[in-house]
Amino acid sequence: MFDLKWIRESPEAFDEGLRRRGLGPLSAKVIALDQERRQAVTALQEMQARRNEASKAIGAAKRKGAGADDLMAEVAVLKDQMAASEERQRKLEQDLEELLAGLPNTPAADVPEGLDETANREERTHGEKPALDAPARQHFELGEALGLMDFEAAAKLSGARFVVLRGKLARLHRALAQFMIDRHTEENGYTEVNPPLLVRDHVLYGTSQLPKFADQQFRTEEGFWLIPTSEVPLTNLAAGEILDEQQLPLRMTALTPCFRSEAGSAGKDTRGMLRQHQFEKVELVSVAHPERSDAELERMVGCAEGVLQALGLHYRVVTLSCGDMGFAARKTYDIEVWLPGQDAYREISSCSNCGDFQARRMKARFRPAGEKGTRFVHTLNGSGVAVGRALIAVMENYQRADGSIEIPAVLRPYMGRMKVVGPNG
RNA sequence: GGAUGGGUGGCCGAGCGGUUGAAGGCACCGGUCUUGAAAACCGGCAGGCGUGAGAGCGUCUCGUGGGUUCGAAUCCCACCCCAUCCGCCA
Repeated sequence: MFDLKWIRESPEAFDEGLRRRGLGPLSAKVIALDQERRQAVTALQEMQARRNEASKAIGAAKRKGAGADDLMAEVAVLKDQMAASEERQRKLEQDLEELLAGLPNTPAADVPEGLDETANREERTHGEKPALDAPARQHFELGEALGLMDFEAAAKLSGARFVVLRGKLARLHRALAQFMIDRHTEENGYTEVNPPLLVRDHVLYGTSQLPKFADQQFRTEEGFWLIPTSEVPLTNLAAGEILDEQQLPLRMTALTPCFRSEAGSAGKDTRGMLRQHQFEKVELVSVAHPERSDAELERMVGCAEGVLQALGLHYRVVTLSCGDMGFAARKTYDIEVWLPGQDAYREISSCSNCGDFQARRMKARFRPAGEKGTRFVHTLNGSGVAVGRALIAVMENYQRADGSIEIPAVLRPYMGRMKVVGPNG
């Protein structure tokens, strides 16, 4: 959501932001609507002022026992006019709200120009592709051969885009999740949160999945939404709050299932468990001071990278181009892990600074020390990291010629007595 | 699912038709006092919108929307949400 004052004051910046997102200019339309709205507001307020004045006079007259028929007649006329004026104001405000709620955040200055992933900028790589002693196989080939990854069973239960993990592979998946959340709480200073997975409309609106992306979400008959990521409940913990400046930054992490309808991605990544209706993710969320959110984003990516480094996985960090970023983001780093079986880098984490875009929607503010009033916080979210995809990465990078999977050293404390993930686990 | 009670400022909490944007307390900020701190005392302290160069002025907001009234936080209706008890249940 945008600040109308800002659009009024710098329409060129607003239109430039839209242009970089691949959208046409809208400042003229917004400003015209806003101007009309302000006229309506002013007109209404003048009538209200006159009504209040007259009401006081009527009260005074009645206390004295005098009549006030003239004034009462005037108020009666004003009331009719006010009703029309209120209606007009409401309509204009609603139009404006609808227009603005459907617009994506404007990109930060250093975000690469471009409308898709081909314009993304590689920032750095870490590690190297593993030297495997046999041709690399994909995770589903490995998992199915081991008898521990079962898409047919999942289809029987739930259809496409679900998976059943069994035995040691299920354990490895759980180990990865535990390892990540322990790391973020014990070393990176995030507070673990176990949030609801079902949330209400306004919560999804706050993080901006609504109104535009309703078709990407699952909804219960009772009207709850299944969270597509724990960014949604975690960020909304700040909704409606006025925090003290010294409380910032709030750093939260959660391990939760995530649910996505994947509408519109038919035919994409259909094999394996890369793209599922349900997956687990360790999320990082920061609610930060506006002047420190850029630094907070760097720190957050570092925390996500730390997970991959500890797992000994090769990856690269890219800055998403203007058009490739999510709706609410002003800047996004993706971490793409190397998948030998796919012979490609694939997204395993996405870390975004949303600036005050979400904060405005959910009215998350703080009180700056020594200043009057309140300011909107900045919100950031990042995967730290996607558990299912981390499992894929470990499987493909740690596969051995016999089809078994070596367990990365940092995960061994989480794996009981298991040394490898082998057949009939 | 059944039955009650309730939603007021950053927080707690009074108000139950007119001068109440809202007592009181806490928190916070400034000051006095103190070697320093605490305590005590004095003062300040809601947010949004509009308007103005500015001091300011106006207006809206007591869950949301509608109604009654010259006038509503206060009365009426609808909806949303929360709490408690009972039932069911991991």
